[in-house]
Amino acid sequence: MTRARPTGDELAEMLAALANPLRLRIVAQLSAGRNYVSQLAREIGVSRPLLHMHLQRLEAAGLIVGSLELSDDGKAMKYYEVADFDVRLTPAAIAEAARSLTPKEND
Amino acid sequence: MTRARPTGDELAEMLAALANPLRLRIVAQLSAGRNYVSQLAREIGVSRPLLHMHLQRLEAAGLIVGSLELSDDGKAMKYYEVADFDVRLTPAAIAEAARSLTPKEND
DNA sequence: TGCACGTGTCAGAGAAAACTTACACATGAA
DNA sequence: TTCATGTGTAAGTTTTCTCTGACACGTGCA
Repeated sequence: MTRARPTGDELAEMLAALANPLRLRIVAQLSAGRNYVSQLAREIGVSRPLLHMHLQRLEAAGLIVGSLELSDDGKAMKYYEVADFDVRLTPAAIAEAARSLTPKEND
Repeated sequence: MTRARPTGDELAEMLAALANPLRLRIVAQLSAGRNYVSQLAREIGVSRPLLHMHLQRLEAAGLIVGSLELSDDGKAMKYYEVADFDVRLTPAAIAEAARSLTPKEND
């Protein structure tokens, strides 16, 4: 990441991914260091399936990155870490990004 | 506006307000110049009640500002313009903002 | 009086998001 | 074998968001 001018659709997806208190907390927690799903769920105080859903949303937006690793005792651990994104939100930046929005989103 | 460090809740509201293609378009359109509701609805191609709803969401987040004015021919016109916000979205900024999030949002 | 233009709001449908509960599988250790 | 740990996912509920289609009010002008 570390992209100055995301596409309109990309920006919309990033904003949608961050527009949730729990997901903000997740990004905050991960920016303190990488972590695996179950442990992260315990630290934040959320059920694992719920966390799993939010992690997917954040990863789809490119805000975090996950990797499956094998621990010493043979367990498959899914580690997540933050991507180093940097987006500036100003009226001008939004006007610029809006030009590359998929028209109408439906038809 | 033009605030470097919004509260966690403020940031969440701003992000939620911008996390919608139509609202991005509205901000983009308004950053080209102030406008009144009916005209804006025509330019963007949206029904007036729908636009009204989105404008309220944007104004509640502090991203746009509305003012009721009387036109020359006596009509009450509601003009909107963009606030000059400037928010930087990075993992560190989110970690910082997340500390001031209302805990749990519910109980 | 009636039309055209502006404002606002309410009720309900439809769709999407958030969340819970329950299930599946795998491994190492007791 | 059973338990504790890790993974994922599917079904169903509740809540929130989005959008439409009325309806209300106001003014100036033909």
